[in-house]
Amino acid sequence: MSEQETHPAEAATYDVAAVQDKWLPVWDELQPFRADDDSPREKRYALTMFPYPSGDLHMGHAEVTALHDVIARYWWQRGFEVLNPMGWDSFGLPAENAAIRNNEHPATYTYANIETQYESFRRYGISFDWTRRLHTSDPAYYRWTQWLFLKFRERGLAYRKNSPVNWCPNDQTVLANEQVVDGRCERCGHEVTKRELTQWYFKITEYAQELLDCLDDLEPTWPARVVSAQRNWIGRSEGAHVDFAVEGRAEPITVYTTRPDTIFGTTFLVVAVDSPLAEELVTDEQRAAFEAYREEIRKETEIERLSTDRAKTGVDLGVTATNPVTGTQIPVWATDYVLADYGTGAVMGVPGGDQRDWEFATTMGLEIVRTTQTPEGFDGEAFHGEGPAINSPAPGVDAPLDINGLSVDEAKRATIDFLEQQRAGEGTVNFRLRDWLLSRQRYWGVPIPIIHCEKDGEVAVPYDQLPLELPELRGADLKPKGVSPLAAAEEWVNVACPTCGGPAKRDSDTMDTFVDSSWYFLRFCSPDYTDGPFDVAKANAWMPVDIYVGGVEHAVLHLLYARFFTKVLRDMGMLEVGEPFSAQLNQGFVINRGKKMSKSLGNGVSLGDQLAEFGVDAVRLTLVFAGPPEDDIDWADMSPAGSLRFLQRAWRLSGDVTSPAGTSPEGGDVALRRVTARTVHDAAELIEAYRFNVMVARVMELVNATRKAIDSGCGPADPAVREAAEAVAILLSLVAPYTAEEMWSRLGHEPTVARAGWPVVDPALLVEDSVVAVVQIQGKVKARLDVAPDIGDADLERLAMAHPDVVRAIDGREVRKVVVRAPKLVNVVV
RNA sequence: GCCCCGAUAGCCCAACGGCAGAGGCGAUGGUCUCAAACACCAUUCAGUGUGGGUUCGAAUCCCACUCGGGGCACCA
Repeated sequence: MSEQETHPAEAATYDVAAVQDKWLPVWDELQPFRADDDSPREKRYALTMFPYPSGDLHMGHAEVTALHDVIARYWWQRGFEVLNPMGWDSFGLPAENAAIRNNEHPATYTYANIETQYESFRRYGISFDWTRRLHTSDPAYYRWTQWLFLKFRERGLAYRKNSPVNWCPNDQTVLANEQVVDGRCERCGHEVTKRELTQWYFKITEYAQELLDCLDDLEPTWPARVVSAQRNWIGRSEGAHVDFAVEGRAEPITVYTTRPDTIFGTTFLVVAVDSPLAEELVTDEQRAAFEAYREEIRKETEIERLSTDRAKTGVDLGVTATNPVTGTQIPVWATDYVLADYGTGAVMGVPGGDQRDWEFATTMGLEIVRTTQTPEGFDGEAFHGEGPAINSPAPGVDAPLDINGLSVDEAKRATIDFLEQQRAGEGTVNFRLRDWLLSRQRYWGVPIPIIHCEKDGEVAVPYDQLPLELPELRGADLKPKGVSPLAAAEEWVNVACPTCGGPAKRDSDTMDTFVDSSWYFLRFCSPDYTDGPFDVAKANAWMPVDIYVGGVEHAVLHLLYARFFTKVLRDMGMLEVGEPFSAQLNQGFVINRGKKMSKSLGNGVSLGDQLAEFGVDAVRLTLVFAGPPEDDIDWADMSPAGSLRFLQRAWRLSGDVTSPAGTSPEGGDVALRRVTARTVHDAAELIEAYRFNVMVARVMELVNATRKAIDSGCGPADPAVREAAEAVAILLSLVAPYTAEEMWSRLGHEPTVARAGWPVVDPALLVEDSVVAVVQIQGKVKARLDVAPDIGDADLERLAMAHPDVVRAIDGREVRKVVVRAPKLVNVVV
């Protein structure tokens, strides 16, 4: 009964709430996860995507941080100095909309939610270094966002241009291409329209090639779907610019094509109807028809325009152009199936090689010439596959270039060579990626630090006047009116020009919030630094982020922008690395009953309720154990009650150990010691492969083995039992910190188990003294042998062939082959 | 249409090309209880989406297909 005397107050059931209340203040005191910049230990940077402060934390936050924390805590246990910071992406529309609704300032909503989320994170026990907390809406932070904007502008990487842009009529602001999904606003789902506006852009296209090339290096450590999404988004294509001369016009029409080899089949040119080129080319006779057509197209929404099965439409512009290879005159049309802002906004119409051109030619009654030999039995329309060139030129036609019979690749090269020789074109590379539109016509964001002066034009706000703070606006002042609320803040917007002192106006737009999150991981390295956005030495010491955990919804947006910022900062000499995130892990979604949680489906699961019912550890364990991190978790299939049951079983071990703390495991039960050693060893490998669910399963096994040893094996006093229980506590500290701490304490140790260090295993215990070899006949198992792990092939074969069950199975048949894989297997082929 | 990922027991998931089962959930039986819940103990169930191929041997490698998830898409 000595156990009961030792722990008189402890009943047989584990009191989750009491354990949580007991350890949280202790950890607050100890601050075990404060990252020391000057630590001699090897550094690791673990980052999880910082949240937007909308309400309290939900299941998604719980999942991503639980997964992330396994890695961060593992690194601490392995002896690294770990930077694991957290902050808030706290500018953005929801706060602004809430402020309009409640007639208050967006900061009220924002900072109230941040406090709520902070408190929840704290209780949730994630190993964040709270001393580095930051908010992108703090002037101390956005001062440097503005500083970076000005530096980018100095390098020609931030500029203003007038261009048709995506406009969300609901949010009353422009959107970046990345924020338009299937013609709808990514945020609110409203149909997006086009508007002609002068807006600020970041010149991300200047880095398109490098952003693409570096993906090769990231491929092994980044999720495949993110790499592929970025490749698709950047959309590199190789082709040629080809010039088509137009009579009476100095400049030719330059088209972009990926199939210069089909030039002999070019029977017309098509120009984007909404391009300045179309406007300029149209003849007076055709102008009325052209303008009517253009008006019709303008009324259409993006959704209608993007529909792929719509009929081809267009208007003849009335001009002809000269095919630079054949010299033939071909008509020039305007259409909406050519995009104004891709390539040159003009395309050579090759109906024989392109299905869209085929449809257009058929509709408009234009000529069709095939220039690639179609395969036997081909009954399609346009053909864009492999085949020898034909009609290039057509039989009997004399042309300065002849590519007949060449393969597509050869023909492309020959055509480009010819065009370059004739100065009528050149080989070129094109990208789908466009410059990043960063202006937003809303209030709750970083003010663009530019002053517009009639005399001096765009003038930067002087660096010593940063931060340029937002004026105090609230409630109805923030109502979207199509221009930024800042434009109406007279006292704020009217200002003296820094150059001439005359009357001028501030730029009244704010920055896309993705600008804020494009460099926050750098700020975390020195969050209180006041001489620049970050301390260069510290950033270089911590960067790159060793693991970045977050949602795959940011595959192209945030991750592409952050990569761009990192490359620019490297080129500015402020960073050594060119890629911010060396490895990445995307968690799946937490769903319920097969569907995404939503109010309308009524299938939401409240994180708060789950925590109240099962406790922090059981919820975290459930999320980590559910399956591979990147898979979706259907909460309906999960059993937090089962997780809690397991935690109790683990906890009970710590009360059963009777040997004193500090007992050497030497001489303890070898069988149990082997299980412990194997579990600790495998757990490390599993964590490094992000296979946390399997790691948890292995800890469960260890708990089961220890239980058996106590109840019906070596007994509670055996040193191996203590060794096993301590290993369980340390391994569990990555997933269930409260339970682990309580176990550690009951095992006679001081807090905190989180910094106890990874259990040391004796390598000798990892080597089994005997293994089971399987003997197969025709691949079917017929016998098992206990053999030494270092047995040779010859010895194993001899043992196997002598086994009575094997002799019986062979049954006197001729042995044709014996495959031996010592020490595991013998396969006899008869 | 193009590209990427996946499919193993009633369910969630394991399995260096070598015994299909580590772990959990559920179910069933038992112990405990006046009874139940909890807890504990035990038992149960698939031949790996389909069809081929490679191999002594395939859940695993290759090909085709089906289904599911995701990305890109009138990008010339």
